[in-house]
Amino acid sequence: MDASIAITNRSLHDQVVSRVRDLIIEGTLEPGSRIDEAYLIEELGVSRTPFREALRTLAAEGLVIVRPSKGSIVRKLTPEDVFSMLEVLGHLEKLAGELVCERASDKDIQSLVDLHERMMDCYRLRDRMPYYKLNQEFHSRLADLSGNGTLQEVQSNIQARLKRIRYIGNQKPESWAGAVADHEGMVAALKNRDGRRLGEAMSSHLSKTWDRVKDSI
Amino acid sequence: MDASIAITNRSLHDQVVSRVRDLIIEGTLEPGSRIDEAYLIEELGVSRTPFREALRTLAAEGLVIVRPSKGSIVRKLTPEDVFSMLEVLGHLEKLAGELVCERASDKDIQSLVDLHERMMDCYRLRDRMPYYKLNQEFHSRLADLSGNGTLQEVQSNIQARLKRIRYIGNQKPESWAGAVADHEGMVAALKNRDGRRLGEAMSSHLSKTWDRVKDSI
DNA sequence: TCAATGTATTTTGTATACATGTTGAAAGTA
DNA sequence: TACTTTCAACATGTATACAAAATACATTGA
Repeated sequence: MDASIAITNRSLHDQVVSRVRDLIIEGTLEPGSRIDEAYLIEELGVSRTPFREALRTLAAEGLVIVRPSKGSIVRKLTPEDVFSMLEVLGHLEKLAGELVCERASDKDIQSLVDLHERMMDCYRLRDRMPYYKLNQEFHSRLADLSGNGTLQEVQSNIQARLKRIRYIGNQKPESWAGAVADHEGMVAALKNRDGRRLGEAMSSHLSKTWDRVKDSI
Repeated sequence: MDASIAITNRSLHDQVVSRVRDLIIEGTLEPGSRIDEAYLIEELGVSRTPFREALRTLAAEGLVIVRPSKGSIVRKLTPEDVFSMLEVLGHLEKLAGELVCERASDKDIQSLVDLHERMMDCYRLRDRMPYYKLNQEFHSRLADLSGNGTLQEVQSNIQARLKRIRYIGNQKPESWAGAVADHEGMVAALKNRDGRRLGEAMSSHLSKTWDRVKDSI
């Protein structure tokens, strides 16, 4: 009984980081464009110090590029960048799938299945945004439940970088249907704790994601 | 013909980042200890602004933990941290090995073999430090030659975090001999471009590294 | 003596001022 | 006209000043 009353005194740094990260992901700050420091600090109502520290954090996360004396820009992903991220993500989530089947509790696995059911509800209603969010959460939780902190951290970083592109790239109905089919396979393997099969399903899901996404970069 | 005479006008930020990173890796700044801002900026001869920005970068890299209003500390790795890093690294380098066998040029593969030969020279002379450095370079270059930029980036980050521990943990002669044997196997597979075998060799090398290292955490 | 509370000191967070570098437009030259 | 060169406006990098929070310390009362 502590978190409920706790006062959230997040530092300006943290607030700026997550705010700017969102601006990048939702596309308000366009890939490749310069980040207008003066404008944004005015807009956010903070001074340059926490803002610039936030930029350093975002640069280390790979969302922003700081060019010394020439200002910062929103990192623009090349097709090669995206392919390499999906390739790595595929292998990491494959590993995550195997580990979850070995290590996770029945309750945890059930929570993944529940998430999946909710995704399917959204799919039936063609409710894109909540589906998308649940999907992100599914993949994140799978990484969390692997019990491997580093895996979780790297997965979450790469997923954040890809967020925008994956959202854009899943607009065609047949792409969506394909992704849903992949997930059905994943959950079936998960229910049987079939690590090998889940791993393969994750891996192939990610490589199909490349096909679904590559034209919209 | 530019790099040779080019004046290294690296920003203070970059210089501070790499300087402090080295201090952490070589152990001058001890894991778990507080980072004395006032002392270090005095020592480095910079002001707080670039120093604090550098801390944010290092925090995002996972070497430092910034506790709001309570100062920063050098991240201390738990055995779980190290295990999870080696587990991920094992899978990533397995992938790197497979990709190198598919994608790298003969010349690039030869450069890896050459590195290996130089390592063996150092081993015969029991010259620990240069061996260690060549070893790091071998693994880094393998990741580079995979042609996957994300893989390379993540590998280098995890390798940096583990540097200190791996250096300490390889002091027993039998550990060293074991690592050398692993490398012999890796290079043999590499010469034949046997991706599967190289992948397995990388993977098992990393899991043996855990055995060699776990007692010194 | 010990705990509790208030106060001083130190450390950290944020804002602002100053220094340096970059960019681009105007003026000059071929 | 095309091409430099110069210079001013502006953006970025760094230092310092001020504010707020945390910690250490001392004082008081049981």
